[in-house]
Amino acid sequence: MRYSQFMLPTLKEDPAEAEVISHKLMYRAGMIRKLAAGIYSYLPLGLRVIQKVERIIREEMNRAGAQEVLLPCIQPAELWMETQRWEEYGKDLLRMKDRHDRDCCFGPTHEEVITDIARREIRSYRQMPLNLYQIQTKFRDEIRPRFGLMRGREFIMKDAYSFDADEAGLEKSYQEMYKAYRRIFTRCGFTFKVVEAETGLIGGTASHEFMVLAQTGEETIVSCQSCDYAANIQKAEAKRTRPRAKGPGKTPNPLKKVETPDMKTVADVTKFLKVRPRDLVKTLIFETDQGVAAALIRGDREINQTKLGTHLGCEDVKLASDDVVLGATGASKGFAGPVGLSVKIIADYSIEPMVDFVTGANEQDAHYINVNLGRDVKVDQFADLQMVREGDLCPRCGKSLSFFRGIEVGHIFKLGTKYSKALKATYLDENGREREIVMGCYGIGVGRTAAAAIEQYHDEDGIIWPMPIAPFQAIVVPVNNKIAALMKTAEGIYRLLSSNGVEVLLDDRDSTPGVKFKDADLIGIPLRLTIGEKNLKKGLVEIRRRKNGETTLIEKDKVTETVSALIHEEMEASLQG
RNA sequence: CGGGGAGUAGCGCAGUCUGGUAGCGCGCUUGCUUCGGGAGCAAGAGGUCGGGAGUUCAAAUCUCCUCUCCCCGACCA
Repeated sequence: MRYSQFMLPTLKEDPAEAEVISHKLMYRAGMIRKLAAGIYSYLPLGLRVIQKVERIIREEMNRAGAQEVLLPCIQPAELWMETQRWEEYGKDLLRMKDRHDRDCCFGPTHEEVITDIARREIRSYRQMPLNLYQIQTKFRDEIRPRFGLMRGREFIMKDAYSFDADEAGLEKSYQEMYKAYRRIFTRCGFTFKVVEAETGLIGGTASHEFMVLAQTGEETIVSCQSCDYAANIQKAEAKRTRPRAKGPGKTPNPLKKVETPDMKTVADVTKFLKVRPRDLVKTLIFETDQGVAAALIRGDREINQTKLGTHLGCEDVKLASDDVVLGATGASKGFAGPVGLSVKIIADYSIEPMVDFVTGANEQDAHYINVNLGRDVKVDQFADLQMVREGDLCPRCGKSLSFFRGIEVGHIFKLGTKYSKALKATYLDENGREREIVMGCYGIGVGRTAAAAIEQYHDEDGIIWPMPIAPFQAIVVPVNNKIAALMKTAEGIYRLLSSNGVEVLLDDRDSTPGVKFKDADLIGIPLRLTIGEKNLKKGLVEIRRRKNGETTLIEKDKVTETVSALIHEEMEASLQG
């Protein structure tokens, strides 16, 4: 490709709208342009990267035995009503009507459609395992799209769905995808972690996320320092402190109400009463789609709302408004407590061992001290509700947990029979019995993967593409277009490399070398061949590696083999992870 | 949907408080000179000041309404 004919509108300055590095650099490198909030066009350079990522995905999916399909983006409401998701999905689901006033939506994911295919086509256990995937545009009407391709409303996703006769089959398919995903992200050149995750709206029984490590990541990853436990913060557990057996020889003191004028926060109350935050039990009132509930947790800890929601089996869990708190407890926020409370009470395991603790008294400006479980408080259920903190102990091995930031580029789920049950996708087993198909689903954000690569690989001059997903492998830069010999050599090298299968860009623009160098750095081409007058007189050409700035001079007629060797080397290097 | 900020030339911004000729840098066009890290000089092109209504002799500037975008919070590739 010749630069002069390639649409590559680079920018010197960061666009005002961009906040994170990948968004800024994608814009500046002429890869994307915005049409509306969270909706982007891919310009030629951006599309090349997308296609590189897609190619790796296709190769690995095919290798794993999956077959590519392409499903419709517009889907009828009826199908979504069958799975209840027409109601459940909420506003992220972009709905519309066609000319006959029929309800439709733009697919945010394709479980319904693929399961519809499965229920029509799969009749026998002999037809499984089956894994179908597609690479397609999705639309999710996010409340707050941001960070360019990192969280768009319209985005390209690879989604795959596995169909098996039983759990054992699903386990196998899941493992196969797990391995394929590892290969995909390894081949893209990422440093990443696989973490246990929540299943969210997709539903199902187990799930893992593939996280590219980057400071700007939106996700917090909890990872054990010594074993391989890793989980999303929302899912992460810590080793539990067991309740002390039959009390530690301390007899509980009598319950007592104390005045705490205007002491609304844990900090206020504990300071006032001269106790530690961990000696207090926080009572948080939540509104859920199954009514109001109270959650108890130690004063120095935070509730993980996702865990609470999962435990309660609710889609929607939010901290109650002032009115609701007043209605449930009889006092304003800050004075809620479990003693005599009539709503459902769920307690985090952290309070199990506590004796003589402090709580709100459900009365304005008053707290109880010497509160004790059993005697004063009736807990409906104990559960793990806490947000894990850095330094907590690993639930598996008991060593310390650390935190990382990550970008979620892939997510795999064991769906089980959630969709096959709802949509009646069944088959006959070897005994002629009708059974539900066991499903898994597996997603990769393609655009986000490209963005994540930039977050992970860039410097102050621009993008540093890992070779496997670079839009071009090499760029040829003649330093001065007016010197015929330089241009001729550059042209010759360009043709030679092209005909040898190297993806090469020839910067044939009539601009100063500084401009060409800056742009080459910005768009992040791994190898730069500089054709300068002085070197050329000695029959030499300069090769510069974007990733480390290393430059070497090589004989003009050894360009092809050197470039090929370097490309090979960098491709191999990315496979090492 | 709350809370904060912004819409002025392709991009980045000033001008708005205190109404009166629409400006700067980059980019773009032409010419000459330059050419190994975003060149110099000269001459140009380019704007319904997001949109609508109002106040006024006069509105980018004041008032009201609206649209859009960005940032901070609720699980999502």
